[in-house]
Amino acid sequence: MRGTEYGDEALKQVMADELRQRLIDAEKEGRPLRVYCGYDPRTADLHLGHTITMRKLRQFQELGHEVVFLIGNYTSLIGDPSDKDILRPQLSPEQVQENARTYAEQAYRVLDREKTLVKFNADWLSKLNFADLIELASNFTIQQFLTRENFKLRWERGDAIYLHETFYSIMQGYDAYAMRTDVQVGGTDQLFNIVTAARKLMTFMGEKPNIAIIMGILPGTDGVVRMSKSLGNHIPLNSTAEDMYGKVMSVPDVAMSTYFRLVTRWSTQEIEDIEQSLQLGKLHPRDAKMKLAREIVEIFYGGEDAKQAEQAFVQIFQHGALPDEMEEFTLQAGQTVLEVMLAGNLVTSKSEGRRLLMQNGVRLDGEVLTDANQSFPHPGVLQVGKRRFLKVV
RNA sequence: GGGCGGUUACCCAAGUGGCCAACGGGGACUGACUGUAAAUCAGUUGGCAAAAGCCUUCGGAGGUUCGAAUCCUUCACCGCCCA
Repeated sequence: MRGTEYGDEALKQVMADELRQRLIDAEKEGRPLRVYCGYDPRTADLHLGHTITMRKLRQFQELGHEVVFLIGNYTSLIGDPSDKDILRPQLSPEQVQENARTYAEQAYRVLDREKTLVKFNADWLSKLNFADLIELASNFTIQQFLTRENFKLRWERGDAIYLHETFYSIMQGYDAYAMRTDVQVGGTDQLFNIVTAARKLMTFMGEKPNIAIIMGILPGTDGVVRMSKSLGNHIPLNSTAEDMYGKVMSVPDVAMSTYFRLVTRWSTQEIEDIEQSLQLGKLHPRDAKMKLAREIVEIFYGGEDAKQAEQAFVQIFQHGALPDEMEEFTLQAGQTVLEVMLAGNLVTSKSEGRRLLMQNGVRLDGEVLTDANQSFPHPGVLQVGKRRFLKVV
């Protein structure tokens, strides 16, 4: 139950108890638990926040249970209203297929490819007819939806709540029923969908309700708001080991322990040890974070790359040295400083370049440059800000 | 179907004929301080230009005016209320 977040101790207890009982029952029946989490194929590039549920699925895999990676290609016709307040445009089937493919590919950095069952919920949802929907929907009241925080807020603000958005929960519940799952994993934003919708619907359909494993939300690099690409505080998976390492290091200390719990492979005991050392002052917060960064990078890039990323980080940021690898730029005769910055993609416009020069944000071999129009002094390493480098030859 | 209101830069949001490239906040970026942490302080945040200045931008299109984000027409999208 590590890293779970029910917002209600009683609920957590009930779920823990149910899970224990279900394990016993499954054991008797000689079968593994069927565990699933659904993913929206709308996004193609994943970030660290997306991997929390995968990490949990992976734990189940390692304990020998059956894991279903569900692609919500049918539910994505609606778009989960759980954390959005605007409708999203519909995707073509081709886009969905492509996204699903890249999604799963990235997910296999956490999940065991061999032991993962990939399913698409259009397989069963597209076969339901109106009569089915009426029957399913009759289990729910408008009031239930209106007490959900996100709908409630929109209601109070006078924003639109579309009727079909309520179908999302019903569809998700039907997924759980269609697959006869024992356990469903999701973020806290899925609490309603999993606990209220799915469990109720499964019971109605004569199945045992699935057990909800509700995971906490990972804050982004700002340490406060949930990680999201559109907020610009995400740590993408498809990046480089160095970039990932650096981004983890830039996460504020206060968010560290959440990261420990949600996105590392460490045991609860290991985490407690680290936190205790931190508290006693035996471990410098920076070193704890370096350990964290290394662990996270290792998960996605392997031990060797993680080690190198760490070394690069120490070199560049702790010793102020230069990165081993830099883009190279061949100086043309007569180019000014500003022209080189633009041509070398260090800035997106001349105005931006001028501003940086004015702010003392540009260095050549450690020496601050301020004159935009001077011809480029000499080959060397051009640095803009803290992390943009260009080797000018 | 009827009445009313909205659409502004990355986001929120002010601006209701010239002083508007557009207040303020958030975010982002740069510098100082650091542990590429937080907090704090200072600055920047459409493009071109050394600068004066010029150009493009306020949902789309057209118009009125010396001059429009601001007025008019029309189209699109959205919200509220009544039915």
